[in-house]
Amino acid sequence: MAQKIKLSTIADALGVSTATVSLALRDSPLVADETREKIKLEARALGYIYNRRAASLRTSRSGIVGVVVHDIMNPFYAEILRSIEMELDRSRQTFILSNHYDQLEKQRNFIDTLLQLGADGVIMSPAIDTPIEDIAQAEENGLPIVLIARSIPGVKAPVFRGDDAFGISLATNHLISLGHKRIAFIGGTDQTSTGRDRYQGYVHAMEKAGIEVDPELRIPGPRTKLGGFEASPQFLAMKNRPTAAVCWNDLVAIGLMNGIARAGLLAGHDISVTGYDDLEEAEIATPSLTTVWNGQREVGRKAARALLDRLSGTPSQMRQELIVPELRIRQSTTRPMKQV
Amino acid sequence: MAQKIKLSTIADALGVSTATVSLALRDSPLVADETREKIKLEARALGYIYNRRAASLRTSRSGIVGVVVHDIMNPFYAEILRSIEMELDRSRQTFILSNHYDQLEKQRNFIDTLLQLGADGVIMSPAIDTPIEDIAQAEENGLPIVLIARSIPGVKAPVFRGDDAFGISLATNHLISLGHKRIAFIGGTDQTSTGRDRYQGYVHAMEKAGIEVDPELRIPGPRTKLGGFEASPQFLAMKNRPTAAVCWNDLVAIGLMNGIARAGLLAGHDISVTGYDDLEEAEIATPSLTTVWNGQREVGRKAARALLDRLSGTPSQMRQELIVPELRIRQSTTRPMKQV
DNA sequence: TGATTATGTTAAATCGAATGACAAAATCTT
DNA sequence: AAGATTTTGTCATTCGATTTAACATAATCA
Repeated sequence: MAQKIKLSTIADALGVSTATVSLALRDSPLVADETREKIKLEARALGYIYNRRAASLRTSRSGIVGVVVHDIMNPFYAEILRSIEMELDRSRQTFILSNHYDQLEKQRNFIDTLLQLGADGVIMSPAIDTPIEDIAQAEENGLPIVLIARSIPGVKAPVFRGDDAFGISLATNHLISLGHKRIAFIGGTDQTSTGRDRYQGYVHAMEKAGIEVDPELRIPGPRTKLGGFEASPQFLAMKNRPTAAVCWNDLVAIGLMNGIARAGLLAGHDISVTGYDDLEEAEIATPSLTTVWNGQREVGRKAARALLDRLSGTPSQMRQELIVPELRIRQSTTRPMKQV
Repeated sequence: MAQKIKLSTIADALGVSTATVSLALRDSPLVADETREKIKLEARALGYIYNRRAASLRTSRSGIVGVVVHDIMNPFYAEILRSIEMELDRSRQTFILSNHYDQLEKQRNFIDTLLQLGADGVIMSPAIDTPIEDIAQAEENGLPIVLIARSIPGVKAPVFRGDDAFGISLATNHLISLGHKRIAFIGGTDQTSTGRDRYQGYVHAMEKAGIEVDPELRIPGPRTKLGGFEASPQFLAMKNRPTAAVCWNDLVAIGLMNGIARAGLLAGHDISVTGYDDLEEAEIATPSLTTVWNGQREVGRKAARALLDRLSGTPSQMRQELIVPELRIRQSTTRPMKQV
């Protein structure tokens, strides 16, 4: 490996000072055009590599942004990540990614790493039971936080997410208006704000329509395809089997539909199914999935913007924002079969 | 925000030197046990945060590893990433992730960023047409590289990937042994080593069985569900329609099966379909997908190990490694229908 | 001509931790 | 008890870039 090229290497080669080189490379108006050009040329010729660690030690800006989500393998988060990436790219920030798999321990480790690296900020979807102090403490140590997808009661950080209660009520009402009365709620947990909101949305919609909510109709579980798939036997075996299912998300819905198909029944005909998120896959699924668009792109984009604004000192007025979900009706929902 | 706590803050508080504090916190045997304990306690009490930038400026080890793949939203890469993550976690390295979407430009930018940050190494699945010089140059600048999934002809860096030609021949032979003769090859491109290997594997298997290879049976395309889905009309409209399809990967296969279902036909009955990768989803799909296990987990794990070994100076003998794929027979492949 | 302003450049002081070279104190030899 | 050895701890410098006050020099003005 060639010896390290640094500012002083360039400075010596040209007989100027490192100060001039530093200023020139960063396009400071303090340097004469001619000098600047000469320096830039020489830098390129020598194969100079800017040392961010050294710079950030001095400036205390690292150009690093952390992103933490539950699981990047989940397409819902993956879509959010992509839009965050696009936004950050534009501003020359690098991002460091981590999953927390809902383990507080992992999340704390990651935040600690970010602090050590002097990260400029974090975008995170907090793990279950994240205490509000964790957020406050990070902020105190100079790490601004923006939350996505999930909120924490009483938190002061900006939050960007979909209006889950409203979104689920859209799906539930749609099924009710088709004539369904026995509607199951499949997948998910009560431990996140998202979870509580979604179940509440379902309960409210049912109650408003004068339909009694039967707690047995709720099958909690993992928010994955496998989760939906594995819930299907229990679902199909219910006494007085439901004619429809509101699923936690598209993954669960697709898993459930696959399970239904395995049993020789047809989703969208024998049983109506709704998803949530409107992943790219919802349209391709067979039958195509009725679902609720949840604005993942928006969430990612806005969260990234909010953070960048904050970093650049622009006081962002966007503190909290609920993205308004929209129903996407496709083939997985139809009127209930005659009998029953 | 409280004022910064640094080594000297602790040192002053206890009346020792920063050198002692530095050594104590890193468990150096040069410090007396009693002193060490006192220092650690004080550090915790003050809420000291280790400044990695400062340290790495001095030590030129950053604890950062870069990971570049085509697209983290692709479950194939996501599974690799997860195993890399597990491995790196263990060694307290932080990883920075980036997609290159097969754009050389993006890839170069990312490598540049890693150099600036003083990353310790990179694990990458190179973008299409990555010149061998790009790899060499990074290495010259002190950035060790380990390749995964794709290789580059003549490259000197370690490479970990599946034996694609062999894997596809497993799938193809399986279909041939079931009695299929007209077998299409759906999805993918010729521009990667993976692409060439996979198509070659198919061609060889066909030729070996004495079946003529009809170039029309190849439908290249995106390696996604949507790609498979959108290839289905063309596939179904072929004159003398094939009775089976070897798909580039599971995503394409599942997309194709969905397309087939839309047309009122049944994969695994009317048309046999094979995938590649054996994603978690392959088992859940309806019909469950016959596919080829490609050792994603292995690839990620071994690549991470190889890099870590290299970083720690352990001379790793693992330079190149082809993981041997295995056929997983499920319900999407059956004997061809009588007629035709 | 001397005073004032504009324009370029630089010396020197950081940022926070790591470390090789030393020094002082404590313990051991013989 | 003098010298050798070990234990424990400190000093001073280094890593590479940023930044600001200070300093030349040239240009403009009265």
